[in-house]
Amino acid sequence: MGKSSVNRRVGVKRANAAPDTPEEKKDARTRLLDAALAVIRTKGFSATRVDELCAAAGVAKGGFFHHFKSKEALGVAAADYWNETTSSLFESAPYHRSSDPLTRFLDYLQFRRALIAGEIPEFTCLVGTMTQEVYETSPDIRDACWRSISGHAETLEADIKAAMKKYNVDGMSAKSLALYTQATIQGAFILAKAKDDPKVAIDCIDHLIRYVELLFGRKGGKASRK
Amino acid sequence: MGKSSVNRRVGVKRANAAPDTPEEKKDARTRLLDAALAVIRTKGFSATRVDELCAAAGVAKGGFFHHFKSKEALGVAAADYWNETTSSLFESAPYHRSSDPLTRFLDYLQFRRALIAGEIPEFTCLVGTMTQEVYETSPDIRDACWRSISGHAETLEADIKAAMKKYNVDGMSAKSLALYTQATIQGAFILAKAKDDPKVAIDCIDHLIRYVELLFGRKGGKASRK
DNA sequence: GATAACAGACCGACTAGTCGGTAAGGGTAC
DNA sequence: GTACCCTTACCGACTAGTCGGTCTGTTATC
Repeated sequence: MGKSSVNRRVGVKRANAAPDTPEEKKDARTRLLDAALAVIRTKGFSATRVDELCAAAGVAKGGFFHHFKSKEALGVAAADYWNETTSSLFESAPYHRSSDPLTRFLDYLQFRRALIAGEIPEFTCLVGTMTQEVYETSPDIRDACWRSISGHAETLEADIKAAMKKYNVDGMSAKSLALYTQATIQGAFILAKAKDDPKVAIDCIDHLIRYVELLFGRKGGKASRK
Repeated sequence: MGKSSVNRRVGVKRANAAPDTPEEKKDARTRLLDAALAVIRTKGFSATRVDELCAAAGVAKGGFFHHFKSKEALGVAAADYWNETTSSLFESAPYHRSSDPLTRFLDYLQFRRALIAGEIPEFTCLVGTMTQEVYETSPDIRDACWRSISGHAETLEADIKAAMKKYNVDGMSAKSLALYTQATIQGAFILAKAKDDPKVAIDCIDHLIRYVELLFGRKGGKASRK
């Protein structure tokens, strides 16, 4: 099945010469990376086959190894690509609007909560998944994953620091709280995967939100969140 | 290397006839499961090779498939075995001593905190790692992982429920808080792996402890934990 | 005509799983 | 008590198929 009809797009417009063409067809490298995000998030890095990515991207084996010198190099590139993709998503998200830093931070958490929808591979985290598999076997991928996680956490630090100052909260660092939010979100994804139910992840985000509210005294001492 | 000297334990005592013999040499199945815990925690399920487990356990290929009908079946058995192992660890742990349920719960969290020591594969969670890889490809393993996680969370529910009653905390379920602790711990492991530093995981547990303290009003409103 | 961007046949190492065999107990009939 | 047999545990060579990676084209663009 599907052997002769796969690559009948012979006259594909050289996309890189005119990247502004609004055609849906991106270049092979990008298509491979898009495929990598989808497949790796679904079945992990080790179980992802190069041939599978080629098929999904409509690229032949030679094309893959033209752009990536090895599967591991693709892993690094995928983590970086994920970093770019998510960065622009969060940059353009609406949670930066409020003038109050704590509200911005809480709105971020609400935004993360709202992202948990649809199928599990669609909202879970690529770099969290890859980290678990390769942290001992591929330092390059591991470091790329950490860059993505810690880099994202750093985008929260300014607001957290400002909120801590404004509401007189101390006893911890803004960086540590930012990382804690990421840990909790990653853990929430694991539970959702294990239970096969996104709801349990949402419950976790609600606890996280409650923690921040209690920490900054926005809600009364003895929780009462609905 | 190591081909002729592997199985020179010819006169191995029939272990199942007299399981009380204090010999260090367990039966092949147990040795395979022990090997599975170590190897899978280090490099994940997909990247773990059957031959590798056989070598680590000092068992031949045939022995492996005598005890497990497939690699996937081993995955299920490993999750169950992990469940048994950790259950007895936590049952015999000292955090059940206090007469106050909240103290017992907080002592549990301190116990989890104290477990984070040594090399990363030694304190991270098997079922959390496996879940990420196989949640879509192997429902059997995924379910076994969920049994382990949720089963462990359930051991906390009674104390949490009692503490909620005693300290008049509501607005959430004991079950959901128990699961939240597990999510956070799992997420803490991911950060530790990504950063290659257990310290970041300990910081996360400290936040979790602070959350519980705030929730139950054990510490003043505006955190001040050192 | 040089180069980048692929195509796709091919290779060799690897890998899950098979299969026929061996040996050690345990039951039991005598 | 021993001869017989069945079951369970385990061995290890073998296989059929898989997978990352290579190599030799081919085509379009500058």
